[in-house]
Amino acid sequence: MDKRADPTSPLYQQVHDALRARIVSGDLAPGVMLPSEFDLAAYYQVSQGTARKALTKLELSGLVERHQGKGTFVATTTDATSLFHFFRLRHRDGSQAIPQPLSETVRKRAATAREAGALCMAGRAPVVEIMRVRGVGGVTMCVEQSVLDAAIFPGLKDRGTLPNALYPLYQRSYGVTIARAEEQLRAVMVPAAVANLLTLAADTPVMEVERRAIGISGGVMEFRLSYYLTKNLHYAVSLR
Amino acid sequence: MDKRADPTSPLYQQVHDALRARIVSGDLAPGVMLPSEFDLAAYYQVSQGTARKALTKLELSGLVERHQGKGTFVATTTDATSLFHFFRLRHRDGSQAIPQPLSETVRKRAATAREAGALCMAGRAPVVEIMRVRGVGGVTMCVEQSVLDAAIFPGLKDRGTLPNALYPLYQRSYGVTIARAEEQLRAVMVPAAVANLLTLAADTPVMEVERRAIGISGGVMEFRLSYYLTKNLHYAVSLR
DNA sequence: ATGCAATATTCTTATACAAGAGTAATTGTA
DNA sequence: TACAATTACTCTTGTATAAGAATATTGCAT
Repeated sequence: MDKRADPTSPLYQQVHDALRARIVSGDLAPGVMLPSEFDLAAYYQVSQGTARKALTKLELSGLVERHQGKGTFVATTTDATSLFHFFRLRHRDGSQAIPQPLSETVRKRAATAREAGALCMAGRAPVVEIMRVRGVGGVTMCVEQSVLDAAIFPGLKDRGTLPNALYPLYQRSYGVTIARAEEQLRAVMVPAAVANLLTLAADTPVMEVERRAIGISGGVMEFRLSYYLTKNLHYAVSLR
Repeated sequence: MDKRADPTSPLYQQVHDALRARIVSGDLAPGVMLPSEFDLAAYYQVSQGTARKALTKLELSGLVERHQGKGTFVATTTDATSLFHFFRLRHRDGSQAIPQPLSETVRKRAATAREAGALCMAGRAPVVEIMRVRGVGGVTMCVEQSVLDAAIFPGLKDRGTLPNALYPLYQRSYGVTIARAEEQLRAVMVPAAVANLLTLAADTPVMEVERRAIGISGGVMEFRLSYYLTKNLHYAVSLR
């Protein structure tokens, strides 16, 4: 295998692509330190500045973290960053609301047509479903159903209680790094099943959130359907 | 006035800050071409590469656009970018839904306490209120109430019919460039007044969106309250 | 244990050259 | 002479490299 592909593009782009491929493939695992700028330069036969420019681009896309005097490291999905990026629920005063899981059931079943489509799986292939009820200060606030390809997450249903933030678990235990997510929001009347779990009146409006979590290689790794009670909380969005 | 402030920070940062200040102040208006990298380098007594790094940082923050061979230009708020960035409504298939204004009323009145707080104005100071009903394909889909500080937007209420995208108008006619916006989303039962305008049943759930549009200097320039009917549309969010 | 020097890392700045875009001059042709 | 095509030039940003500064860690002597 060649060190660099596509000799027509700029050198820094070639180095960037090569490093990105190593990170996406798992060859460079989250948390490990990359070779220094000079080592990379020597290996790829470019100057330190060019290797540096490739690293800067990786940093901008969030794939690596750099610390002067220490080194460059493959970014890790920590609980803190995961909650900050993917948990958009806020209190009235704008502070972050972190609903704790109140109950949880994990089971394995066949995928529905919709789930199979979203996850790019064969129809009726096995999936793992994580159903959770979460609450803030003991008051139930949301129901959350996460669906995963069972082939990618083996043994997930026998792990016992799962952590509050799932994405760090995906990364540590299954090598799946979630890079970003796309959500679709709708205001709907609470479905009967959800109303039961949250003990709500049948005519309560709730926010339906359909999330597709996308890995660094670009595939949809998780399909999540959530219902939030936005009586005392709201969903915060930053546009820019 | 000095060319550069804070001599402790890196040179490129000083140049960046100086240029940013000129853009924020309106000295460099949207659309105008900046001096070339070499001219900036000569003026600020740095190398071309350093001036270039400052421009790169401005580009990353979206304040300028660069074109090889042509020059660097202060970013303009076009209808296209405005709609793309600040209009998150999508059809079922994911394509962008662009609701057209169906009716519009503009009036001047005293600010409510909440509006005055959001816009950092004195209580009961005059504001301009733009109330619109919008629809997709003739079907009413949302009600939108934008509130502005009348002192910053003089004569706005006598301009006749306003364009679909308001932010390019703010920029062109009032020198107010919207850099970003913060939104708060809630699922609520449709308020009576809104139900009337949209001809909805009283027990329809709708999405309430409270937006604060923030200018490049950091102040809240517009306070907007919208209600969306998310029966056939949804609000799309990208997390990363 | 503490302070200090050595070392390894990223960060900053500068310089040289390449490439894209527009413009004016030049040239060829009718 | 009029006009169009081409050429050459100049201005712009983009790419690559090198050298020194700033920062963090480590090991060693005290």
